[in-house]
Amino acid sequence: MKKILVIEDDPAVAEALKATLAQHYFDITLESNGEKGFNQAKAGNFELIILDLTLPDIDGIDICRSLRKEGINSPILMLTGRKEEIDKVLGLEIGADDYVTKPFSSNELIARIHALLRRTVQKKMELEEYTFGDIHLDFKKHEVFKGETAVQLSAMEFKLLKYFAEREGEVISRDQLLDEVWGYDQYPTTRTVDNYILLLRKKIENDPSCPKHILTFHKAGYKFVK
Amino acid sequence: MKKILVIEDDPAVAEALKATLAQHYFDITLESNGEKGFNQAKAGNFELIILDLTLPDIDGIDICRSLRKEGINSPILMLTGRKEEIDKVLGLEIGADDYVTKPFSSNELIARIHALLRRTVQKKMELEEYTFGDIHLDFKKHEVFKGETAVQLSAMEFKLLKYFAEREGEVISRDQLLDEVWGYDQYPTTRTVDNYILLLRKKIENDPSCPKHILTFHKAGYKFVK
DNA sequence: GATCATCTTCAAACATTCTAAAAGAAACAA
DNA sequence: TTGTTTCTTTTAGAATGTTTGAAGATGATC
Repeated sequence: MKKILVIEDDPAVAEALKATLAQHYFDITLESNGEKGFNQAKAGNFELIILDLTLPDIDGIDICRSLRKEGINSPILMLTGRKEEIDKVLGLEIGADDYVTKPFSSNELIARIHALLRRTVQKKMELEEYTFGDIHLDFKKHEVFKGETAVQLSAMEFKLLKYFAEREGEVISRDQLLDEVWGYDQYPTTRTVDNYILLLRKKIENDPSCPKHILTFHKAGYKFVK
Repeated sequence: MKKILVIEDDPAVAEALKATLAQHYFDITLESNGEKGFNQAKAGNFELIILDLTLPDIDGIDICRSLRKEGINSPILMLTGRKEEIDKVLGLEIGADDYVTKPFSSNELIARIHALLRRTVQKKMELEEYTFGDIHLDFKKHEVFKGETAVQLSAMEFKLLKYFAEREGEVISRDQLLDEVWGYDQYPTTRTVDNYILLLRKKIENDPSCPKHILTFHKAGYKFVK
């Protein structure tokens, strides 16, 4: 269970956050003021910190900055009250990783939390290159080679292939692909996924009708193997 | 078939919703007032609740809050009449997961429903690997090995074996298997379970006619042992 | 030995996935 | 703006794979 620290002074919002997060199986610690929150963040080993921008004692921005100075690099999600405040959070070098503007739906919040957790997990092993069979991927240059010849992939195709490459051997469901490759605010159908698989196979497999790398698992999803 | 509860007083909207949802193979229950709706939501085990903000008797917001207090954590999609109302719905304090503003296209509605369902499915933590006898299961990779050789299991076989593995030593009745592995609203003949037991035994037992792992308990069910 | 429960087999019914083609969006240039 | 191109999504029929339920055989229990 992932540990999340919530620093929020408004009791109503705090309770709602707690309920929503608990519902999604997170382990939540709640602090109602900046000082306590800051100390908790330093002491406890949290995988994510949710930080209100406006707190009674210390400014959320200052807490954020200080935490980074202390070497705490857990992802920080900022809660901002007004849209005008976003600029402060973004533009400046505060060290926050993402923000949500109140009011927000819990769907959005949860999606962003998952996205942040995902991002920071794979930060360590962010690939630059990847080779399998006679295919070579260069993630930085956005280039794909099959043997000596360059293969043109659209942005989506590339993203999808990268996602697979990072999860070699795992069976990945269409729903998971829609959520994580397309994103929580995009709503294509699962058939769309099939079609991209088709495109990738045509471009990458020697015999697209008998794929060796992108395998179908009936009723489960797809698996990428080297 | 996913069970959805719709709480909506306007008959025209309600019927339209029912038609749209039915078209997309959802199992719909309709309630036209807040009280009935609330009770249904508590009693029935719905995978999603669509809730109109403005109802004749109780406010949709109150219903939403009360449901969360009761520990009902099915995702809730709010229907709001005016854009100004959105702020009330969001802010999270209420516990709604997403909202749609009337009038809405059926495409958008369906898309949001799917997104909500998608996200709330993959919540529970699950076993990743399991070994017994000369069998090794990898749930992430959907792989089964008997000694050195890979065994092919269909999605259903896999699900069933996983269910057994998670309940090692327990005698599990056919009814329980039908309920939990096959799902609440599917009622295949009890022979179906037998069939799957048979398939699994063939694939994982050394001598399928004299099983060592999946044992029959006459008139009671089956027990899985390591 | 009679009765009921489970095992086994198999083909029809059903569901999912594949594929190609067309419609819809978005990006770009004239 | 308008037209052109490229990318993305939807649609629908064909192909493929899985699940189901019937029916007879086998085994367990009283």
